[in-house]
Amino acid sequence: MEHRIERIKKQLHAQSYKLTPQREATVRVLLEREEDHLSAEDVYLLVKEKAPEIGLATVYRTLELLSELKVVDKINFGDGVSRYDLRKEGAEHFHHHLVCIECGSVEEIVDDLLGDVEKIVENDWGFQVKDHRLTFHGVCKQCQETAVQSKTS
Amino acid sequence: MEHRIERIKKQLHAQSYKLTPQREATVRVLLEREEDHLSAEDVYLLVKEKAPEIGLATVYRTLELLSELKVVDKINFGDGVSRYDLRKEGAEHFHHHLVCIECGSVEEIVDDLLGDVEKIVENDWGFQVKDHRLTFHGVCKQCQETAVQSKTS
DNA sequence: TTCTCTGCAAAACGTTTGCAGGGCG
DNA sequence: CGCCCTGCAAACGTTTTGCAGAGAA
Repeated sequence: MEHRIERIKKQLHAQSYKLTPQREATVRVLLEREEDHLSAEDVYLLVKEKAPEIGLATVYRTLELLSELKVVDKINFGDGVSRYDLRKEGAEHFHHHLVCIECGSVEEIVDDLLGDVEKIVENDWGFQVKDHRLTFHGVCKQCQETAVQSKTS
Repeated sequence: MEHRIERIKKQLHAQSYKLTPQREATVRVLLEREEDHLSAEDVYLLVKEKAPEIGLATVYRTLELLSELKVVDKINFGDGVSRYDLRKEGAEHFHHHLVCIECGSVEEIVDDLLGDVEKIVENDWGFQVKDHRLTFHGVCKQCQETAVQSKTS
């Protein structure tokens, strides 16, 4: 945890940005809730618990900054809010998401499933891939089981 | 073109919706600019050229309706606007996008590249896939060539 | 000092909604 | 009549911005 903060601090310094207390508090929230795909508002409320004087605009500016530095990925599941996802440490590939249309849960896939697909895109379309976004919408394991149970009961 | 309008008309009727003049004008714009990934505002301005009395809200309501009927796909490239993409006639699989980070152009991939990946997700995660969104961000062929030219000149 | 960063409030943006009226069965 | 649909304007929720001040180098 601490060394990840250190690492981000260095990334900021490398571009002459500072890790201010507000920025650090924001980063800590993202680290603590790494699995949660928080919206800016979510982050704001959590940061406010530790540092009540922080402003929403600062959170937005921090998330924007972290996004530019590729410390976080800004993702969008189509519900009108941007969500912010810490990049896995040292991960070269981006992670994908399984969004359940029943319960709204979001699962992460860390495996890189797109190696072959990227090669096809580069070879057949001459498109140089820098980043990708892949989201599956469907029914998660739990909801499938729940559906079966309610049928048999 | 006309038979595609007919088809959509039938889809609407099947759910007891009407193809009003405003809806038809909207659909025509989508058909004419099929390659263009228009935002609601874009559609509105284009429809207004033919039917100046139309309101923006009607365009939104129509796009929403067409989206529910799966006539169009609502997509989001992360720039804060929803875009609307006519579904290819008879296409069972959804299409993917190549977004150029240099010039902003959007290319479509109609091939279904994700068959194998979906199987992995279903088998390994027990997740029942209903839909997917795949977007690559990178540099398109033209921009790569332009970059090479400006280096050699 | 100079420069970055912050908090607040206001503004901007895309989108949705309430409502009164229109059109058609 | 009843019902669906429309246009307008207002409202909404998210995100951005202007600005004056705080704080560090």
